[in-house]
Amino acid sequence: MSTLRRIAHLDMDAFFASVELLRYPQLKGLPVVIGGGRRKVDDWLREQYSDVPASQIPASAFPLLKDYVGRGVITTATYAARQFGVGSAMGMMKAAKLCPQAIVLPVDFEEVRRYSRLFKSTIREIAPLVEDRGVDEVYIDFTDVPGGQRDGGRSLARLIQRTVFERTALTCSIGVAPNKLIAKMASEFNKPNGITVLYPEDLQLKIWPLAARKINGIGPKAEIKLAKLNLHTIGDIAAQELQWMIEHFGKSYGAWMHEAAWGRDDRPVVTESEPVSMSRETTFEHDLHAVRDKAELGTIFTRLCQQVAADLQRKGYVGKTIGVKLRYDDFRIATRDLTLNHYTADGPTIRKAAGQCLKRVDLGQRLRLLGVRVSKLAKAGSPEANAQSLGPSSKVTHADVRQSSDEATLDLF
DNA sequence: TCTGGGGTCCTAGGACCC
DNA sequence: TCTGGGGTCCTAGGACCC
Repeated sequence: MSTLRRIAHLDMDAFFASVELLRYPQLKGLPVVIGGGRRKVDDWLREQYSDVPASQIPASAFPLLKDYVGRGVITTATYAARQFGVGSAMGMMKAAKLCPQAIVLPVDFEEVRRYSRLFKSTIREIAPLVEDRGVDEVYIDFTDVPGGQRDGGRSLARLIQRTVFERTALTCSIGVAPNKLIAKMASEFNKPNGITVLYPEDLQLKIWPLAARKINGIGPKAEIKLAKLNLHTIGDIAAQELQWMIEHFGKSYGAWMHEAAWGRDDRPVVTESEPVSMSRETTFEHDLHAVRDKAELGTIFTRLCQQVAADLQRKGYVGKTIGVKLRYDDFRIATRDLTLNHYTADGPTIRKAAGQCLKRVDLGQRLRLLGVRVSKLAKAGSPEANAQSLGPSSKVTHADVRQSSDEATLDLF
């Protein structure tokens, strides 16, 4: 029997919320959303009920979405909350209108990471070729795993699903298909706690009727543009000539979309990768102005630099390009960066370079978010990390020209 | 009182080099 | 006179994903 390429996509069901429900089982079946995070809700809960185990705190004591104040979005909603139209990435205020009675909990990152490591190591014991796609998702190459071909991969998927549940008490959904693209869509077919197996011949019947947006890589902008061209489903895209797609979406994206619509994808499952950048950013409780809130901004700015430096050091990386990110009150984003002639993971050095960047950006408008990023990374102690670059030291010339033309540059930092 | 935080990849122009 | 061409790096912005 010939070997077929079998790729699985595994997605933990409502991961952040499910992890919270393990701590607070009394909330099972109730609408719960995870998000916001400014109010340390569960700290407060634990204070109020310090003498009571977490699982004994009455459900009626938990804070509700209708009482939520502040900025932020929903990270995860339980299936009970999704019944009301609440979903991830939705603003908390909008969600409160749809489901005011939902219970709000903040994310417990440590606990989430712990369960993330646990379910991934469980999978790796069964099938070694695993690609990380964030805390709650992985791709798994079933092709050469013993038993990975049986029932198109269904048996192995069942084994993984069952073992993950035994170890974590959490459920997941798995799609198995000829490639990552289709596997990713398949894992959504049967949620929660489902398994879907697809074969190449399922393309027309099961994939083409889906909305174009279901393709991983077609986002809100592309969806709008497709709709204007009267293309709504994946099948609509597949029906177009390749050349026509290229004319409308460019050589690269147009051709890729056409391939994707035909279910073609030969990307391998990548088990290891190096980080490209590390960053820290924060949205303020309320918009800040560079002049009036200078002190507060300065404090936040320094903290972000320290945090990103600490992240680099903890993970053993150094970086060469330092950048800032601003989001204005009107949601416009500006970025500036500067490449040093040496690698660094030093807080003050990062802060100084980021400060240079900040001088080149318009600070006349109120800010909503500030971020600091370090990119062009190298492993600390590696040969490149130790090498000083020759040639002209960091070119600020370009930047200096730019600076003089800015309307309201304020030398604040 | 809409719209988080941490990422990746792509495009595109100018500088600079051979 | 009539203006190469390929390659890399830097910077800024934008789409997209989890």
